[in-house]
Amino acid sequence: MTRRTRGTSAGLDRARIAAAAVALVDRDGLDRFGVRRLADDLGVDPMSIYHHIKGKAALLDAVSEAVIAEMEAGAEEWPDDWEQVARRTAHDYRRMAYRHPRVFPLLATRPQSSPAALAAVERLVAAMRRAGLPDQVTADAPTTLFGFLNGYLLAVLSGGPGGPADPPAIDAAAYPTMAALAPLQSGFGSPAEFDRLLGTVLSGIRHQAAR
Amino acid sequence: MTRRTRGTSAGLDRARIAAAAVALVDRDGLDRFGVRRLADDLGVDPMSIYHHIKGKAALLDAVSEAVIAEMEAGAEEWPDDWEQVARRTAHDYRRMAYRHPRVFPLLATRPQSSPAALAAVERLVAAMRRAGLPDQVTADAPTTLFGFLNGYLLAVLSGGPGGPADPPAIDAAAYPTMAALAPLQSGFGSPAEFDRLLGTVLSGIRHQAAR
DNA sequence: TTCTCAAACCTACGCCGTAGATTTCACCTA
DNA sequence: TAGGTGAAATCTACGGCGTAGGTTTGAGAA
Repeated sequence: MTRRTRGTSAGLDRARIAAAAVALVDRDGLDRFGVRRLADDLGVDPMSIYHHIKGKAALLDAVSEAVIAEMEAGAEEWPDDWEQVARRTAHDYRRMAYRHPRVFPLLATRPQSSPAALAAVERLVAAMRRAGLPDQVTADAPTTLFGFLNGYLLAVLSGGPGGPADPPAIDAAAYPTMAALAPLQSGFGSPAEFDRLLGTVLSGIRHQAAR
Repeated sequence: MTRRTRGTSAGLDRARIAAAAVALVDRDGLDRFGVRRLADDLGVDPMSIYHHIKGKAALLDAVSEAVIAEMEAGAEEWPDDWEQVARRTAHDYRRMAYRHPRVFPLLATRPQSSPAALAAVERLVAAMRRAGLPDQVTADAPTTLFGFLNGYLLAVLSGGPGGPADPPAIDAAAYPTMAALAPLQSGFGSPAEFDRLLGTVLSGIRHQAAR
């Protein structure tokens, strides 16, 4: 792609830049992400990007916002039952994380305040309140749930883009119990494991509500 | 500090370098961390560091390892009850995270395989097995617990070194339930909140075991 | 037609990580 | 004691980075 001459439009805007940035991080990872590489992908001078987005940090904000917004595209019908809302939100979040494993650390590290993120939380707490759960339990639930989701998905995705890294062999002499349990860890990163652990967290919330 | 002439010892070794690196990240943050700045702190040529540690990535590995190792310093007496083991491990982990808030993202992002980390997990699963919990629940517990701890602490510490950022005002029209619950979020990052959420996760594990 | 201004480009600066060559000195062996 | 050896540290250099500041261009308003 050849450069435009000065003054002619390159058709840049925030959305197009963000989409290209997501694609670049997906392809090369966060370490290799940079303004110059992004400009290359866009067929544009690096400094042109600065007319739409203030700097590298704002660029990364745009990336995480774009990726969160993907979650919102889907059915608009949500169940009444808060546990179903939580499960579906969690699964949507997981799918998004697997679609963009190299973007995900960005989400887990920065506080999320985009409309899509806030809408998901509002949906969950509204359903919990409708169900008559205690206010403190309801207020804590998103922090607990997304805390778990972020930490767990970070661990599962840290092995690379394809899926989780298989854990290294365990020294059976030093860590006998871990070694004995190793066969049960075989599904690390699997949907079944995710469902199991999610169920554990949700049952914790359910039982706090019942006390 | 003046440079040594070539060949004279600067007293560098892996431990001294790691300690200086931890101090540098604590002071300036991960973004500002670099080999050249670290060398400045040590009063040493940047390339001298490479004789002891292979590169920047290995340097960051050494940082996270050093910080995890801090946790191990403490009483060697551990209770039998698995929930007490889990609570104490979690609180030790939290204290470490608050001591090094700018290092913490490193721990949550990379898989941990240092002896100190493995020892903590072995302690927990051994206690659970002794208590006769089902093997699958025991095998899942560290993943669930550290998933939550990593994600939650990441969120709480992302506001900066001192403590959590107070959340921005909520648009009451768009997110009425969140706005109504906002007063209950006031303790974000507090020990009381941590205890509450930790209790939720542990009760989830307890109830999975009872099924 | 002339003016204005946003969009894009160009140049340059000071950083960064690190490969490769070089210097120096402590210690071992004869 | 003389000479050899290897580890520790330094020096030099390269390509890449983020971005500040200045310049060019052309589209549309006046």
